[in-house]
Amino acid sequence: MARRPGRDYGPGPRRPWRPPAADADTLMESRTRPRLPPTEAPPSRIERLCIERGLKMTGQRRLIARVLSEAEDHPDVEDVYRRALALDSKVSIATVYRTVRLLEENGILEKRDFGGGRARYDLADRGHHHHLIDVDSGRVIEFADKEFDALAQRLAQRLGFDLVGQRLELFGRKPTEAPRTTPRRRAGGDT
Amino acid sequence: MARRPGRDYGPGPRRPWRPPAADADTLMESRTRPRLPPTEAPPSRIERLCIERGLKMTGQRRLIARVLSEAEDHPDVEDVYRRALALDSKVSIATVYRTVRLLEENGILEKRDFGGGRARYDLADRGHHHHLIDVDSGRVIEFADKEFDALAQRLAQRLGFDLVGQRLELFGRKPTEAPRTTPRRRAGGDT
DNA sequence: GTACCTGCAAATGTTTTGCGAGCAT
DNA sequence: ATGCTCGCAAAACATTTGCAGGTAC
Repeated sequence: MARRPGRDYGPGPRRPWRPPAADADTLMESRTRPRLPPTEAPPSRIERLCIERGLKMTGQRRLIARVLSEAEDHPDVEDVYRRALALDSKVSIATVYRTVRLLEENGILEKRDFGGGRARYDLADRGHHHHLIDVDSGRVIEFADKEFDALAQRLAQRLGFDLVGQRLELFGRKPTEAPRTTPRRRAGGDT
Repeated sequence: MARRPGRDYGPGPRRPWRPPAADADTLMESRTRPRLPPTEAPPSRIERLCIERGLKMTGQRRLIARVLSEAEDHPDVEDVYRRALALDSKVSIATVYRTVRLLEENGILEKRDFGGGRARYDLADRGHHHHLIDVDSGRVIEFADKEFDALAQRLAQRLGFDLVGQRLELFGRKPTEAPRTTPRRRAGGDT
């Protein structure tokens, strides 16, 4: 990695620009919507949950809550940050981190780790589900399966434990598709 | 570090998830080896694998290979580093990182992520298995299950994918025992 | 008014890397 | 020989935090 001697611990450039395919999800939330001043928009789903829990609602939190409520994928903090910026005012990434953590601590978000070093977030009330990650595109597909849940229960039992949580991720590849294109890193094409 | 949306840097993205290698062999190596001086000790299991693959064997690599071969848990880099230091000479943690990555790239180790921010490593030829984590003690129990493997296969198929990898982790708690809130986090109580 | 928020920059913790020196093949 | 390795320190990054000024309630 390039490294300039004499360069002090400067402003850390963050992540490289995402490949174009990342826009698949940007699309869904950039849909035309009247640009209302933040205060006039109807409360997002997450905002309602926050109020229920007595969290102080500031402009930034409302904004982040909106972005997360509208996301249908599993955005990382950077994604949330970018979408928030695009949507409206200026937020600091530190605030995004803080808010996302707050929401997680309040059971509103769930933190996921699909590898790749960044945490990704998911609305908690979407219900119990698992993920299949397309290793070629990075796309994430959600699914649920009763049979698996029962099996997990049984497995834990067999080992002498009560099941209190589980994590199942499948990694797959589309069979007939051209297999050889550049294996895309964990880019954004997530659903 | 402050972040600015304006700039980007080169090769940021890490390697995409690498499907875990499956293997048949399941015999767990027991640590019943005589403690000989490092240079005279018989080649560890990992060392043999390295030689097979034509990797250059240095003193440090032999040492790290030995530590990993003898480990029956899922050590993180720090653990490997400490054990290597205790066992013999001075290694740099950078070398541990480099070696562990080399071994992973050569299919000898598998990288695991049980949360907690540190990667943990596991001999690849221990065979295909999953983990149950005792949430009270942090202990990790390995298990394998044919029925699950078949189910995973079927689930992927149903979603239109070929299964190339999977990750299953169960989190459990001992039922009858007093649910004592033992300090869990990385205390080393790992199996 | 007061306790909590925010933005900024600096700090953290983990992992990677440039560099010159050293070692395996 | 010579190309791969090593140790060291610094870089790279994702994430957290201290602080001073603002804001929700």
